[in-house]
Amino acid sequence: MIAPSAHSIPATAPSATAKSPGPGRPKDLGKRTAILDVAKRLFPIHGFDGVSMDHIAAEASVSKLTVYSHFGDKESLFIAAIGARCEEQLPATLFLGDLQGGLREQLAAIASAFFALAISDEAIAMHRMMTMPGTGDSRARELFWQAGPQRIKEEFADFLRARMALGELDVDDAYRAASQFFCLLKGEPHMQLLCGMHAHPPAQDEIERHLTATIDMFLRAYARRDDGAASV
Amino acid sequence: MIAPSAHSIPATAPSATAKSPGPGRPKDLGKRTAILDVAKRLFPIHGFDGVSMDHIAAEASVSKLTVYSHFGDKESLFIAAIGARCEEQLPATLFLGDLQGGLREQLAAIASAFFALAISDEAIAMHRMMTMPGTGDSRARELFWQAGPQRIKEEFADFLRARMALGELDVDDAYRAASQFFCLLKGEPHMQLLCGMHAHPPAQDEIERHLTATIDMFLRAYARRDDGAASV
DNA sequence: TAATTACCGAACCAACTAGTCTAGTATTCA
DNA sequence: TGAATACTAGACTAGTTGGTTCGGTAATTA
Repeated sequence: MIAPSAHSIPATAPSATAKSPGPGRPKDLGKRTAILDVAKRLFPIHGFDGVSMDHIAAEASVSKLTVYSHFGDKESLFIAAIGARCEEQLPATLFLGDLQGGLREQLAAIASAFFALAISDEAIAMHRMMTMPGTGDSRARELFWQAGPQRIKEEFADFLRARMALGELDVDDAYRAASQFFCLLKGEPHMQLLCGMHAHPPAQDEIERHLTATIDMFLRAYARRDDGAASV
Repeated sequence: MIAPSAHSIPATAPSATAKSPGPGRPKDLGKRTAILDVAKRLFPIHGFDGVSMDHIAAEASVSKLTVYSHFGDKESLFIAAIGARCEEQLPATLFLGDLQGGLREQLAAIASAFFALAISDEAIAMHRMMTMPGTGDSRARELFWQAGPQRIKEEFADFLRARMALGELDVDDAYRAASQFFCLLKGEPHMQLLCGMHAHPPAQDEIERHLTATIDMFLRAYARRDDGAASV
């Protein structure tokens, strides 16, 4: 709604002439996307207070008044940037493919994909900004929550239900189990990155151990036990 | 080192005359603690950039120059405030008592105590500040991490090892299991509070369900299975 | 052509920031 | 008493912020 799918518009189109809205010169949509791109890039890194409108204008090679002309005030620009970023970041996480393959292998694939996303610089920056108080109102937060964690959990809960129907899992509340899974998955490494404990992401073998341990615990708790396998 | 255990000093002592350090008028330690108290209260809420030295001085009913006289510059005051706050917040979390009582009951008691601490306003504020980038150097962060999460996990890992020795648990890596336990425990409610999704803490019965579900999962994964009980 | 609107650079505003300095006053030790 | 220090209020520097306003120019439609 807010972000007009900016990426489908050639960024430097001089004047696309939206739809002849009136007599005057039309707004240059290329400039609008340029501004939004800068905002999407800078806000997650430096936070709401860490980015000035002058800086955005300069970075977008645009007059400050143009920024205000397109986006009213700073808060509106912030909301628009967050919304756009959420929308374009999330599609990368549609990791649920078919139900082929063993349960453990598929869990491992999902875990690996999600963890890589969760510890990416972008996600860490986004998380930091979302948990920061005082950045405007709560619209951006709810937007993020709905488009982000909420959506992923529900998709994964659907996956769990499908596996339950196959008799592979023994879960009471699929949504809660999904929540637990992702919570375990982020775990201590995510928290440490969030706190900036070490600038570089953890070593690859530590990541492997973490993912394996997570899936182990999840399956120990929820894998159907009658099968005898459990494959601990 | 930084925080001179401010609480052992009567807060409003007009002039305790530290130890006759010289000819001149001694520093008023009451003012120092007043400043530090304000800093401890405001920094976690508003962050490093969100609190001005003028504001601290005014709130402490003290001249700004006095603030600079006691704490050099803003960053030093920040570090001192964080250090003091960590020290006074942590002792409240020494929840590990004896090994009497059933495993499940003791886990429930620990879970309840930790969760209450984790969702307290202070802890949320502290967490927010720790994950905020650009707040001076990383000394405050490491201070917090060592005195906080690290310490709790190691104490709980010791508890798990004791229970393993009693044959009640089947855990490979006690520290990792401890990390998983607290991670599950914070879970979605903590994350939602962190994001400011709802101003008020979740309802009591939802908390109960969350705690129960967490312990259920933990025990399903790690309780010794041979007992037949498992008490799902 | 004329009206209308979008842009630009730059000045401008009021408010805030960290930190310094100047007075003058109060408190302490020698 | 005299020297030294702590404290006060307030001015000050030098800078940044979000946001507005002012001329002048460019693009578009009627």
